[in-house]
Amino acid sequence: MTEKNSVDFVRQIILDDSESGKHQGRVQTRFPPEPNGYLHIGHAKSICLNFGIAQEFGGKCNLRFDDTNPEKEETEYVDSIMEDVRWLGFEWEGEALFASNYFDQLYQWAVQLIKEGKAYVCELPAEEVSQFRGRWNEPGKNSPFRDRSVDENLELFEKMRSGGFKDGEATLRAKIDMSAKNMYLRDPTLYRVRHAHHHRTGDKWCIYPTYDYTHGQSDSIEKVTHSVCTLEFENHRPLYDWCLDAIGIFHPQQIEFARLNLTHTVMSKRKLLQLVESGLVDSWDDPRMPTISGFRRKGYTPESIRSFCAKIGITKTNSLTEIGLLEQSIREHLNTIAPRRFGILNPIKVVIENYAEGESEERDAINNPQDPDAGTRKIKFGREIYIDREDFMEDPPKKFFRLAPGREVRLRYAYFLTCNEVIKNDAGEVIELRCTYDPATAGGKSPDGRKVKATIHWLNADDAVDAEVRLYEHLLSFENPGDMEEGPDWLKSINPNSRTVLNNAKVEPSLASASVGESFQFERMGYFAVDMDSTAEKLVFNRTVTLKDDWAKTKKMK
RNA sequence: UGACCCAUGGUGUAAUGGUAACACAGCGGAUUUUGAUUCCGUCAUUCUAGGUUCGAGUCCUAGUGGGUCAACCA
Repeated sequence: MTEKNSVDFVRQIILDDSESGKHQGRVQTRFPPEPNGYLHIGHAKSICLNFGIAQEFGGKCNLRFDDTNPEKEETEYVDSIMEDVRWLGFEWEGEALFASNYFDQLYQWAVQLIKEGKAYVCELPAEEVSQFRGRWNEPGKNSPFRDRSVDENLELFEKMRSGGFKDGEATLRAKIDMSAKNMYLRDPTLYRVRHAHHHRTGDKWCIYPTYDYTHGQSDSIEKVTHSVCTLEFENHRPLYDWCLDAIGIFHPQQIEFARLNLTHTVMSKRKLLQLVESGLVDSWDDPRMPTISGFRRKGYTPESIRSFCAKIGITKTNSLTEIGLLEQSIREHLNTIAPRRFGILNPIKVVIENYAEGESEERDAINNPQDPDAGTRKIKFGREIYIDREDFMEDPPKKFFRLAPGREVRLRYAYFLTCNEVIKNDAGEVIELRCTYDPATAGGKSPDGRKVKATIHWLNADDAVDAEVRLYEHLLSFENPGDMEEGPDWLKSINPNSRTVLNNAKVEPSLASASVGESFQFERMGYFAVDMDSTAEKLVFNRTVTLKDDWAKTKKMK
């Protein structure tokens, strides 16, 4: 690996600030999720950035839940988010923080703004607020409540706080400029009335601050130096700055970067929620989901996700990253650490006619060619074995090198095998192959220098263990998620083959004791991880990712 | 229709006014008891037009294309 001496633009800003002595060289960031859903791979990008910066600059990074909307937020999400951040390999300093911790302070600052004539209570209904806001090319109109006296505002704000208004009857608004080019500066809402139970503060409040009024002040309270967020908040920055300056407190710098988009993947939390609620996926951690917990369950490692995040970089350019880059990242990691095993996804029985009935032997197999320390294991070999249906063709095309009638292949670590006869059922399906082996080729070596074009994996029939194997494909049929239909019909874009369950798979006996989450390479088939549905009676594997497969490519071209 | 932001191979990024590079993908080959891994080779890039400069991917202006914004969501 070559040392990369360039840094992304966010780190460049921080580097410049450090060198110029801004904040006395102190660096502090935060990761601010709203607890209204599970974290996804896009959040991983932000987590790696924020926590990564803190590590690199000897600063700290807070985990702060942006929990200002009680109707959507739940403790379940808080718990899953903390678990996912830790699983990714990051730890925040001290307790996890909540914007709701600052509700009292935020309220006091709101009172201060009222006293200074910078905020007022508006009783316009939401619809009219919107109309009064104007359009992009035409200025808005002042609210009729804009010029209330400080005392009246104070009184009404207290009435909001104490439950004197119903939901939607009043808001506290900043008094800025109804003709500002930036819509967020046209007297934005600071507080709204919501008689709702909050997951942390319970029923203490019936007014809740908005994101724009909360985020910057929370950053300020925590003494965050660099508040990194995604591009869609770019237009909010003038308001972020206005609030801090109007109140007159420590002023962090907001910096925006482009969020992650992946091919064949939906990333919006709203859509992911719909997938869960519609039952199109089983849960937030369904291995088809682009959530951190989904990838974890599918067999991704934290290292692979961090390495992916390092590769995609940080910019302000809207981009669409190929999901293949993520898949390659997990292959790279698993290749170095995953023990090799034999697994047969779709078995065909093979009877080796010249192998003595009732006899068996053990063959040595290498556990991981990338890691000599991983050693070897024994695999039982006998007269009846299974091979994968994909490794046999009765009428093979030109470039198919595997087993076919009259053809010889190598059984990996065992013997050369020749197919003599194909047995079919009434439906014409191949159900068994009658073969012979060459005893002189023990270990798969031919003393006469004879070559075979393919080596296939196999499993001894009488002690192979049954398993369920779940194969996954892209969740979304569309490559570009932007191309799919708007509205509820977008659910039709879900790939109907996103999951295939194989009930008849066979694996090595040693796998019976594998524990949930363990990863293996089933040789020639891909990487597989033990699913949490696995029991002593029934092993369940998720395919994490296929191996790169040139044969699959040429097959497709044909 | 206004404001703000963005624009480098197919994709993602680097080049900090001085030889346009890296990764992934693709293609070809070598090695291989995994059609994997590894290795080698190869294809292909500065949106357009002006300007500043000895010199522009980089700075300026305009255009074009894309994104965001008219929630009491974040």
